[in-house]
Amino acid sequence: MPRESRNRDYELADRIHSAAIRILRRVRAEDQASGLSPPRLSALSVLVFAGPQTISALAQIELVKAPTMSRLLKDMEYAGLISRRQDTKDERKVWIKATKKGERLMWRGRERRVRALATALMGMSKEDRKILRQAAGLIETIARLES
Amino acid sequence: MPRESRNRDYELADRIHSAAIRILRRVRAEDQASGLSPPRLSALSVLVFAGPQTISALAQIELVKAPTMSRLLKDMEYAGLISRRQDTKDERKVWIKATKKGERLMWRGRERRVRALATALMGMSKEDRKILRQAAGLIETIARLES
DNA sequence: CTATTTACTTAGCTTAGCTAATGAATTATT
DNA sequence: AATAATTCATTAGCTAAGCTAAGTAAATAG
Repeated sequence: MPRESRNRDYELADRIHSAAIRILRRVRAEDQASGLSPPRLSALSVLVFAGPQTISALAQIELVKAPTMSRLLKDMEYAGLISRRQDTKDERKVWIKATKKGERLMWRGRERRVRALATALMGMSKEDRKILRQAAGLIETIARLES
Repeated sequence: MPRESRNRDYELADRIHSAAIRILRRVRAEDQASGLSPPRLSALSVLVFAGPQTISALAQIELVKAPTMSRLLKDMEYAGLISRRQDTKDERKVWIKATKKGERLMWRGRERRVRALATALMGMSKEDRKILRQAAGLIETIARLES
């Protein structure tokens, strides 16, 4: 790949990186109210949409280490958002499931969390939204790639 | 706005939110080495590209509160990345400037930090990159909107 | 049957966000 | 001119979320 294009890729990567930082800072303001931080919302969403997961599987999906997920789930269990059940065959494994309360909170938090973004989106043209939709899809792909 | 479109906006906002979470988790892995965390890199970039700033101005640009920026800068000063100078007219104000070392580290960190992303981008089509470039621009706009 | 691997947890550290409160300087009001 | 209000930066103290290293218990391999 020619040097020029490579530089443009670094610049683009940097802009995407900055955009990600800004979005999360923007959304954080909405967080205080709901008691559902971005990592919690994200984990809950996986549990709701993809069904129960073991802890290490969930950690992998969420791109964090097992101890990080373990503690997150401990707090979420205490808050009544998730429940755990040991695997009957392999007693090391623990299956995590969103509770009804967790599911409800996920839906509400989801909306509250992204309201500011959604409001901004409403002022956008159809074309711009299409671009963002496509970009989100591309990023979902990128984020999953191996190091 | 019709109910349907509103729902799609929430869904899009949610996907953008998730994408942002994933990008930062992805990039975090590269951080250990360089000693420049995302907030530090981001602040340094502003100082390099937009020139010296007062602390509160920088906090505003970075979408964090003043004490958060204050501490960040204290650490960065200790690390020799920035220097401070009081305003001669208004002695409450402190102007922050990137040092040579800070500037150098910014460039290196910038590259190291986004290398994983940039590598992923290299595998993408011209069209996909265009979409991401446009999306980054749109997000820069969104993130700056008032609450 | 022992050794290794796997799943999860605990302990302890770091960074980065926040609010509340304080000190010092400036600006506004009377 | 004196006082009140505001602004800029910091300190103190809290929380959340990331990490590594080390430990326990269960399962698997040799």
